[in-house]
Amino acid sequence: MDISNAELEVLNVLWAEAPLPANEVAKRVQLAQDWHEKTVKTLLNRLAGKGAISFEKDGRAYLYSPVIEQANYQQKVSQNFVERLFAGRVSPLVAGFARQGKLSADDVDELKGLIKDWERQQENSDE
Amino acid sequence: MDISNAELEVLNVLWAEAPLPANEVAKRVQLAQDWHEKTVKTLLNRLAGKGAISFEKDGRAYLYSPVIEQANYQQKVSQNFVERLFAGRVSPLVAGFARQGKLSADDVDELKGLIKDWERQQENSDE
DNA sequence: GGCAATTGATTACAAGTGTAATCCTTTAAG
DNA sequence: CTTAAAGGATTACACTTGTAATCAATTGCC
Repeated sequence: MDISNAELEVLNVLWAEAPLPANEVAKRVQLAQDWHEKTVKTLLNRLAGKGAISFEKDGRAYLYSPVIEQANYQQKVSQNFVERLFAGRVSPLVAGFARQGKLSADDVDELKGLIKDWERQQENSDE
Repeated sequence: MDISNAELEVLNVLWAEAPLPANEVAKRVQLAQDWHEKTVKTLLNRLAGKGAISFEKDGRAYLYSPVIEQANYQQKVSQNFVERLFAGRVSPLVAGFARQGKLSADDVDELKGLIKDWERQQENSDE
């Protein structure tokens, strides 16, 4: 059930756009990674074997699509990650980003919004 | 240079307390993982081989200590993680935690503090 | 219609990982 | 002393991963 780093690179492409034939996936992957087309096909195969993506015939070729949802997957994996590295608390992770100047204005806006929502929710469960 | 999941479990123990002899490390690891002592020793060995921890003789046994710093390691790995899963932006990760109700009051406080600092810093670079 | 190019399927192969077991040496107990 | 326990070193072994190459079937081109 685990998706490896290399596989994730391929899955990211399909989350951005699907369905796609193998050669198109390869092209998009190759914008970021210097991988042989054969390598990309192997990864597509492994992802299919893991049930992470599916394919339908389109003439001779296949069209690939993600099966698992991006938000779901991100959710599960990042919770696991934060568990293992930060004992489950997300704010120290964010603190690291802040310290390194890796917070954009957009990030900060979004965080403010999240906090506002969170506080509203607290109030409500109070009453 | 990569530290595997199992190895990290061991390293986490040493980050919490060091130096420790192998059997103490094993005991602490075993609070969370049902691993044989031999397994823990293998992992200590591999970590030492990778230069992530060091040991000094204490009589017949060794005392293990971390070499790499926790904050540093967390930093590097989480940046990489966020890069791969969230295209480098940390706020969507936090949003996931919020949606799942995984934000504690402490987390929110800390986030507020981080934002305040960030904004102060923006002002300053403005003037 | 035969040959090259394309595409999926199968095979490859070393390094890393999880999970120990075995071996060898030292030491503590009886 | 002898023997067992304890500890580190070495070995094990199947599975995953990165990174393709080869094989086999199909098809478009000359």
